[in-house]
Amino acid sequence: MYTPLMITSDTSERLIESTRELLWERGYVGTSPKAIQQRAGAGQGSMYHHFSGKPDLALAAIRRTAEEMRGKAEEQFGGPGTALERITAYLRRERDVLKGCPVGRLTQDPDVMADPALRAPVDETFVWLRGRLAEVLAEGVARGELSAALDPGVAAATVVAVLQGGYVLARAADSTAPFEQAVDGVLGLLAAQSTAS
Amino acid sequence: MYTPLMITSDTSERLIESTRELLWERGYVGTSPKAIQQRAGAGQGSMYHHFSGKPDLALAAIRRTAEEMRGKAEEQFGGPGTALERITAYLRRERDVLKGCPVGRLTQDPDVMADPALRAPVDETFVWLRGRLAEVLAEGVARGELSAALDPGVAAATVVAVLQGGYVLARAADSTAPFEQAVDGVLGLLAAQSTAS
DNA sequence: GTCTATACCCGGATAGAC
DNA sequence: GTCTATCCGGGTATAGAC
Repeated sequence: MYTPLMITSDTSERLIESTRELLWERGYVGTSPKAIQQRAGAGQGSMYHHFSGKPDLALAAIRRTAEEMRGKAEEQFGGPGTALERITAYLRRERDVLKGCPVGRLTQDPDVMADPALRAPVDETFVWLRGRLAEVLAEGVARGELSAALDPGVAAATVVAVLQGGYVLARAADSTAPFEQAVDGVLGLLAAQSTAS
Repeated sequence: MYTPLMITSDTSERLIESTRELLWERGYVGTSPKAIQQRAGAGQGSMYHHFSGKPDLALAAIRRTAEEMRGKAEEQFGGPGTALERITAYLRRERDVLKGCPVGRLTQDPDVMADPALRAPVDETFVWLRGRLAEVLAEGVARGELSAALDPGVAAATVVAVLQGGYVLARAADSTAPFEQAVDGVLGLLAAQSTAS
């Protein structure tokens, strides 16, 4: 049986999970310690016993969310299929499109971006994501699946941007349709780079 | 000489401009009436004389920002050149990339999205933008500049998403580089749809 | 580890004088 | 139109009992 390396108390655990949810729904500025405590079913003293304050708790929450996001992405990147198939699987996998990206939304939070500790996991997540996608695309080129004219690093940035921007369009429209269109569009453009013909 | 149709007092004007700046920098939740007043050099009473409260002021600010955004985009869309040239001009025009999109960032503000009045201008802006870009792309197809295989509506969503997502990547990295990569990538993919060869 | 009490400032707004 | 006074609740935290 699997035993987690980091043992945290149940209360600490619930506090982190509540914070993750609230950061996703309302952002850092819009999330109060009181709201976190209430959702976690924990008292004031309990929270300040386990964490030094709001930034400390947010750090734990953001780190876990970032790690989860990388793990889920790797499920598609490391899966079977051609480069284009794996990228398609990634972009089309089930998502809470209308809730947006729990990491991407933090870039709009001035207090998160102003704190190097909170900012770091956000930065690292997107650096990793672009790099990993670039690897997948480079594999596709190396295997002759994709045109050698394709710059993997540049195309990777485009794919990630479509995803993040797709969330923005979906939230603005209160509909998943523009997200799906944006994804369809970039996949169509990439398919035109396919040498499979 | 040009005379604006809507005459507003100097104080009202400064309040709206301060609100526009703060909404851009800190979002709706992160912007307090007091901060608006201080930046505008106006007192409490003055603000509540001209506006009924924070939502009313935010509505004026958001409407103006949305209108400005459409106007600036139309400068490139309605300009000279092929469809691809106009889209390139739009995506590469000078921008405060690290500040992000003043309209797009509002989609992350739960209190804005929850208020139909505040939400409407945000929604309309992106509907307009996607529609206008689709027109430009459709012209390109009709003129034989672009492949008939290109779906203008779908590609338009992709282009807008790249822009919005590019802002996210730039803010995460604290660098304009990923924004520029994402833009280069989508322009390269669109160029491959060009029939100019 | 968790609870309650307390503190202090800020957010958002109203009231009424000038 | 603008100013000051005032209000009430919430945000964020500390202190100390249990």
